[in-house]
Amino acid sequence: MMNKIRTRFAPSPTGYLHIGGLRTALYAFLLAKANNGEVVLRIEDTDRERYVADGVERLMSVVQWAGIEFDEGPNIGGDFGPYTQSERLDLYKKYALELVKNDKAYYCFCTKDDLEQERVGNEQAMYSGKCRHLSKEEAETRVAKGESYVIRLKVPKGRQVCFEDAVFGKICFDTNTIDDQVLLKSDGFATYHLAVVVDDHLMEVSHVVRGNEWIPSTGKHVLLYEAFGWEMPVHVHLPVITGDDGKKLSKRKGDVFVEDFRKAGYLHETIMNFIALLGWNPGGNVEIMSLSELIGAFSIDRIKKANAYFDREKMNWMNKQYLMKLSADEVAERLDDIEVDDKVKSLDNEYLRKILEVEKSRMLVLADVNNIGDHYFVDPKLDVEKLVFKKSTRELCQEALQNVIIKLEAEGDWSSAEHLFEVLKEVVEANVRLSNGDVFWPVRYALSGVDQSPSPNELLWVLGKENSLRRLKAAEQILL
RNA sequence: GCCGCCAUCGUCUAACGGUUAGGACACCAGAUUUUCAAUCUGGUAAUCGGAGUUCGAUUCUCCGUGGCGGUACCA
Repeated sequence: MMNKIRTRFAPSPTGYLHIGGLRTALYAFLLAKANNGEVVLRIEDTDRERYVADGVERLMSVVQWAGIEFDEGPNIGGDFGPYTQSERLDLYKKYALELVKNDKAYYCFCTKDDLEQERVGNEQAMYSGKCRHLSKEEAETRVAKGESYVIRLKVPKGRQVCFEDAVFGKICFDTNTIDDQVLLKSDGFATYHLAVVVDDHLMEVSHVVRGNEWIPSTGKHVLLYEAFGWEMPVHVHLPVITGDDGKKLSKRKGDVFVEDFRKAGYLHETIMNFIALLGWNPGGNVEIMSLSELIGAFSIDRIKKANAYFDREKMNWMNKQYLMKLSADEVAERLDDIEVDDKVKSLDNEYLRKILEVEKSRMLVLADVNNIGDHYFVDPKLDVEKLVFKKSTRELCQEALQNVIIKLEAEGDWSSAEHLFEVLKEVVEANVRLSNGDVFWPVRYALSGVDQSPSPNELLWVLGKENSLRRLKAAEQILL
């Protein structure tokens, strides 16, 4: 049998988590969990210039909100730590020196300025390899003297490096097109290339799941695995999620960071379900899938190769599906994820719960709670023209309202919108002159004062007997 | 420039040599109906172009085109 599957999510804490990053995390998680494996969280903070102080905390909280659980990582623990690369510097240095010793890598004393000079007139020029030919004695003397250096990989010339990608198949590169990669920077930090190879090996990662922008770098990584004499993990490169211009998701439109979606009121179920289906599908026609259903269905061979546009319209639809499935209480709880207006916050809990009950099927995102009509807060201003149903008359309208008021004053059961529907229906049936429209329309308008709103029986239920009757009587008044 | 990857409705995608090229979002029309939402029914809409291989190509090969990515002491 196969060894245990171990995947990892290895983000750089350089800011908020990108929606593409979350999908990478999701696939790594799904691949592991679909196979009884483990997922490791590893923080790749080797770029000190882009380091963001609370990046790690923010990242972990949003990933946790989304529902991904890691088996190992910083703050979680595990047998393969530390899980933060800045705490593994000695390790990288040790392995880099091992490569130097075995003639697989070399010290380079070229400064950034030197390299810039080399590139003058040819932006894409590769490193000249000047220091590659320095004698070991000279290099070591200069290191001993304290000269600043980096360690570069001695890329073998004139051959092919290949690997078998689990999604893209066999991919090869000519080593002549690969630069002598810097492995250890002059500040003592490893570059991504060294750190990722060392860590994935030491942490016994079986499957490297990452975006396909890493494919060109994988040739370098193959060379490193060879130089160390290590077995290479399976590589699973993922198609990229792009914006509607075909390029990266646009920050301007606010559709980049997971936090933004959360604040806009997209449910975590929606986000996970939606991004899972961007580049992968379960094969059938089922689209609404919970996290555990995704785990049950996930397989690498159904990951597709082409990049996917991020279609907000479809995500809106999906969010609505999930929103409608939630109870009013559940929707109320989810309101913690967004910024709720003071006006709404001031509402009584029971009252808000009722509003959510009737409004949730009309909401696209949680933030729509801030757009509920004024009629939930104050009695509406009514327009006589609108009060009368368009297929009705003023006289019938008046008659309908009178009948409704009499009926409702006597009604004791206001416990459900369904029952109140029956009550209104009885008013219609008790009077041959009245149609549904003659009754339902003016009641709804009298209660809401707007062209579009939930049904009259729903509004009655939400507003309650006292408020409803006051509004109905006010409507009756303006007809006189 | 060089290297690599990709290519089915507007979008997400199914079809792993033989289908009237299927589903979903969006859109349009109808039904329901007291408005909106929801729901139901129907409709418009796609294999980038050109060669080959094959009895037969969305599917395999090559060329072209287009898109994307890489080419850093960033990840």
